[in-house]
This record gives sequence, structure tokens and C-alpha cells, in this order.
Amino acid sequence: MNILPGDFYLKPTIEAARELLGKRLVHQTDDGITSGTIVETEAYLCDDPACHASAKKTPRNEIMFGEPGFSYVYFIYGMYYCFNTITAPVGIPEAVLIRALEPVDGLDIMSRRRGTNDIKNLTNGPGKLCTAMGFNKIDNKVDLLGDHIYIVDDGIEHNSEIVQTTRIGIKLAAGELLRFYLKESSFVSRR
DNA sequence: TGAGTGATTGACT
DNA sequence: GTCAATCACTCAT
Repeated sequence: MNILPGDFYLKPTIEAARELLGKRLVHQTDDGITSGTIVETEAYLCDDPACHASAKKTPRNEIMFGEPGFSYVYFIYGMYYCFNTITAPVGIPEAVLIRALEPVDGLDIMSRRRGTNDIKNLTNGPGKLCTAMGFNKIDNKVDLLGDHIYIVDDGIEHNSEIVQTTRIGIKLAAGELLRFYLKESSFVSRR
């Protein structure tokens, strides 16, 4: 097992977003281990109007100004969580949103949490993957170099073309090409 | 395509 | 202190 080192998160955010594709996100809980290969990400930059932290520092987004390599999990639309990894040095609020995974471990746990046995429908969206992986607000501000939540490089070449396109579901700066996904994957949220 | 959901935020007393 | 608009989504129509 090869956990991504802390300096991975010091790369330019766009580069980190691109390189996170094909890596595996792991979550250890009381229910057991769930993990999935990252197949879709979005970059959120400090000068980006769509970024939570672009306007000003607030209690909710202050984690983005902190240490790279931490999780940023936030509650949205009254029902769903989204999982981000903090990038860029302290003081620069940038992050990578994990939008979709290909389930690897703990399929039974994910199915139970999502209430479906359709694996293609388990983690193909930011809200869905958090439900399947069991992320909630207590998983905010967690060190991704710890043994609770971490991202590993299995050393597997995904051999898939990376598609760069526009982000989904946002109003501001919707034209920016900051979304990345693996072309061959059938687990991305939308093409 | 549209309704529903509730934390967050900023603009008001 | 209160209030309403906003929102990086999902599911059922």
C-alpha cells in the first residue's frame, strides 16, 4: 500500500485534480472498509467565483485556508455531502472535489448505505459517493495521511484518456474547464 | 424537468 | 437577535 505523500497536495490544484484520477480513496469505519478508484474530479481555485472560499473566510470554509492533505466535507442541499481534498499551501484556499468513484472494497456496505445493488449507481455522483463511502460532517477536517481516510496509489495505470471539460451543477464560472474524468470509466456522473 | 432539502450567509432590525 | 435567498445535488416524474 502506498499512501499519497503530503507534498502531493502542494501541486498546482489543477495538476492534483488530474493526478488523483486512478488513485484509490479509502475510508475506514466501524462498519468496515470501503474504497473506490477516483474516476472524476473538479478543481476549485482561490480566484474562482464558484469556490466556497473565493469571497471571504467563514467558519464553513476556513478549512480550505488550512493544511493541504486534509478533507473538506460539506453538507449541501439539505441532504447530501460532498468530499473534497485540500490542496495548495496554508493560506491559499484551493481544493479538489471528488465527484465519482469506481467501487473497489466494501461493495456490500455501500449497497446497504445507498439502498441499491446497482454498482454503477453507487458512487457516480458527489452526493452518492459520500453516502456510499459513509462520509458525513465528522469526516470534515480529517488528515488524509492518517489511518481513517486516505488515498493510495496502487501503481495501476488506468490506461484511459483523461477528458477535461466544464464543471457541473454550478452557476458561477461554469465555463471553466476544471472538471476531469476518465473517458473509459462507466462510473462518471455525466458525460 | 422540477421539487425537495437544511446549513450557511449576509442583510436587516 | 431574526429572516430569506442561496446552493459544487438527487430522485422521481
